[in-house]
Amino acid sequence: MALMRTRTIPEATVARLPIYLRSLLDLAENRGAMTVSSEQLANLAGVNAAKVRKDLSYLGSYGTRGVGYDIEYLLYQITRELGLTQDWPAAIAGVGNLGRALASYKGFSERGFRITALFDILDDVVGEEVGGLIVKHLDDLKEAVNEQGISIGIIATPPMSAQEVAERFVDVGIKSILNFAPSVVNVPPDVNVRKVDLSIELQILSFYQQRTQAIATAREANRRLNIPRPL
Amino acid sequence: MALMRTRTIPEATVARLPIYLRSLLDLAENRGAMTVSSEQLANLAGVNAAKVRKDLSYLGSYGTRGVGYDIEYLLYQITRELGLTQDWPAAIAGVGNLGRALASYKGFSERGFRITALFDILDDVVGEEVGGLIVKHLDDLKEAVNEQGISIGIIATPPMSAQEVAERFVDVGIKSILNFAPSVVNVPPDVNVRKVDLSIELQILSFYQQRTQAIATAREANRRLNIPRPL
DNA sequence: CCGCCTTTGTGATTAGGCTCACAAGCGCGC
DNA sequence: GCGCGCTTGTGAGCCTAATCACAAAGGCGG
Repeated sequence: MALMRTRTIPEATVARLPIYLRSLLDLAENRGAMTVSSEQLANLAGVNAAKVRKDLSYLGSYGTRGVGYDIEYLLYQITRELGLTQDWPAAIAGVGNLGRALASYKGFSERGFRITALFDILDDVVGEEVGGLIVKHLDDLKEAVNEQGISIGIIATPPMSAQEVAERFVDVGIKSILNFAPSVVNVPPDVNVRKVDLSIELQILSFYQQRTQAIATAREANRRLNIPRPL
Repeated sequence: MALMRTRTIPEATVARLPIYLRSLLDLAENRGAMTVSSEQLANLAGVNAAKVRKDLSYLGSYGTRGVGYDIEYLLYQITRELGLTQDWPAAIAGVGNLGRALASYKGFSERGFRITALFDILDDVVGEEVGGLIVKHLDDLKEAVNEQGISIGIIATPPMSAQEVAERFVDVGIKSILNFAPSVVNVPPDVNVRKVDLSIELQILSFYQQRTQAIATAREANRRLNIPRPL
């Protein structure tokens, strides 16, 4: 460790830091623990201990051998590394079912993300109040972004509109986009898009489920044919 | 290719098949195309062409050199591979903001996933009608699962209840779980859990955004100190 | 203050995916 | 029926991430 000046945290590690953060918060708030071993943290986060240690080592090695990690300090380190010491106002475009749910989703505010503006283009939605905010027309995006310092754009529109919304976000200088629409959006390389596709997850589940069912069916067929199952 | 009897499709490929599926449907329905090259499909799916070809080769090589892939046939193959030729009735546990949005989310039904039952434990929610379904008490899970052949369980509860709901799902024989609660759930190894954590995605965006801002700030600081920027 | 027990930090190894590059194959026009 | 241009299928190499295994380090009891 010592001079871990290679300030490149692997992507896979970055994706796990929020899970550690959540586990640590749980430990600190609900169980009043002071320290945690990589083994414990691994159990809570659903990964293995070696991975936890390696991941944390990228932050610079804050553990004590024979004891574990100081929870408070670790919380501080991860929070800082993830950039959660400052807040990132976010805007949602598309106030349909999903947009509304996201606007009222408590998980965001609990984790320091404030939704500060909602946008749509339909006349019967613009002006409506949702989750304490008045829905604005997408044409007023730039103004709101400048006023509120919005840095994250959330796309919750139908797939057809996703690309256009993404371009509008990019135009007003937003560099981080979370896309819930089931479509691919193209953006310049300096813009970061993450996507959450609800039905893709179900399709992946379907694949694995179908696979295990197919195996069961094959076994059954073998059994009926009186072919002894290989080991 | 030929004897691609190794019926092991890499996980990464499985995760992309739904994206190809979506792109192909778009091509077939909206543009009436008959064939597609790996290059085109790659553009639509936001990946590179070699990856498309390698992925499709795991299905057994259905392309024609010099021409491309027959869209109809490819659709059939992917649909079958993903197990989407049969339908997978799904149940949602937890009818809060998120559960309601998911229950009315059209993306599911459009892709062949029917939500056939909603469950909660709160008296003021049980009995309510949401998205055309009457919310049942979680105690009636087994009955509904047996009657409707439910094979996928969706957790949309607060994090505290997620583990308990997961166990109930497992008890009634559900092998595929989609977890929207921000918490890790432990299940037996033959049960497949996928998780969607909305705020983790934002936290990951925050990491990369903070990183680029930090770089910008450092540049700015250097500029002010009149230190010439390297390169 | 010494030795034992626990737990970290990390080099080495293995596995999995991605990308490249190109030969092989196919259709089409002449 | 032949050659040319296009596109696939895939081996090879590379890179990232996961896992393993163990020496190093700290704390604590006696």
